[in-house]
Amino acid sequence: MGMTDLRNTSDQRLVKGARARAAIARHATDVASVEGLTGLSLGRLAGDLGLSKSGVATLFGTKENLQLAAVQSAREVFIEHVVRPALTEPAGMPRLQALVDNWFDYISEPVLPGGCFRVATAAEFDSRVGPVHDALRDDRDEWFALLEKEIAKAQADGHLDGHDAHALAFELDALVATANTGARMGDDSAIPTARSIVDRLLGPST
Amino acid sequence: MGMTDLRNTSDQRLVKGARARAAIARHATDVASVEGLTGLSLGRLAGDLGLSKSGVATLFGTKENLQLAAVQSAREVFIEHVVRPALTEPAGMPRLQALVDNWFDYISEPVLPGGCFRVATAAEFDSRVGPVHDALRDDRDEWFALLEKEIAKAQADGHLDGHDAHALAFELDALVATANTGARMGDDSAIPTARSIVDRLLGPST
DNA sequence: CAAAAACACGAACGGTCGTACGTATTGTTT
DNA sequence: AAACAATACGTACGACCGTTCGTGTTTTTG
Repeated sequence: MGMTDLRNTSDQRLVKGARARAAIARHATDVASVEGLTGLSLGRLAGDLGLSKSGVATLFGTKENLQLAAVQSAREVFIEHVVRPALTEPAGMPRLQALVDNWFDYISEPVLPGGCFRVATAAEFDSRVGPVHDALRDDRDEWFALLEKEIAKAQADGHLDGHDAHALAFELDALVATANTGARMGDDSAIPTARSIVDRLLGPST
Repeated sequence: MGMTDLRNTSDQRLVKGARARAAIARHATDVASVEGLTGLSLGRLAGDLGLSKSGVATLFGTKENLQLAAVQSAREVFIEHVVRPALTEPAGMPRLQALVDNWFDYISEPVLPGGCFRVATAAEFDSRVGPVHDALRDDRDEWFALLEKEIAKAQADGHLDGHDAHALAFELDALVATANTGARMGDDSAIPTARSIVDRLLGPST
């Protein structure tokens, strides 16, 4: 008896708080997609979720930690809606096409009320220094690496002749990001325009 | 005698205040390019310029008016550095090329400490409603209209075959805007990459 | 079951915010 | 010179901010 040989009990010891943290961070992504990461406030989040301000403060310690948690939560939302569904497609051209399709869906019928979290927050923090800037930069790098990897695979299969993988990834990101902002600014042609350019880029190559 | 037939004396009666307003608004664009239009504060601006908070408040009345003044000031800065120097070139392809060149210079060695004001603030206010959103949308529309006009003229002169003017304007804006954010996020390849794509788009057509 | 850690809260702190008011001071017009 | 509007300031207000402290409560650990 007493065979309490569980090693990583630390994971279970935190489940309660971790769940609360995740719920708060998830709502923080919603708010930050509209108001920005700087627009986040502990009192606002606590009020929205029926918690006390000090309770939220205890869970995250500092506002910067809350912002970092929101960035991670937004990363998970993006993976869940854009990346993961595309992993059922074979690597290379089909998966790249699925990534782009899912991404357009993601900004057309926004999961977050403010549209694409990455687009909103990158512009907000691109001129600042500190952990939040760094986390957003890492997130951007990760996304570009994934795009480039699929492009390279597609090229190894004979697609996308004459394209530089890095440049094509940059161009795809630019078009979708600007479509996101344009659409939210009231330009109904932004998403269709970007869509058609992307189709031309990925479509009848050579 | 008494031939005081000046009509618009109201313009001169306000010159003093107008000059102060312009100076404050100009500094507000610097601050907002980094901290965002929401990050502006009357006290911060007053402190930077050696004025009193209430003095600044009297000049603009409300923070929203200050934000609107910053948007207009940023528009003038952009025109001064990107548009006006390009007007010496003949309309059409040469002027379009000059606009793009000046624009790349504008983000490469930023006039405003936070880079391109339009990129930063569009993402910040794209999901909000109100006069500031509308002013930024109008500014975007004006810029797109200018780009499309020059593209159409270039096409009338036989350049840029097979391109849709609206789509090409969108693509140019997307590439430069994303280059601006990417460069500020620490990606040294962002501007050269965008530059080469733009050169390919505008260069050896057909 | 007892000990310990994590959690959640109310209250309060100093600070900054936007705004409003009253009042000199400046600049311009009549 | 007198009248007046615009400008600039000090002060104050209420609201919200992030953070900290002390204290119960809950959950997990030993």
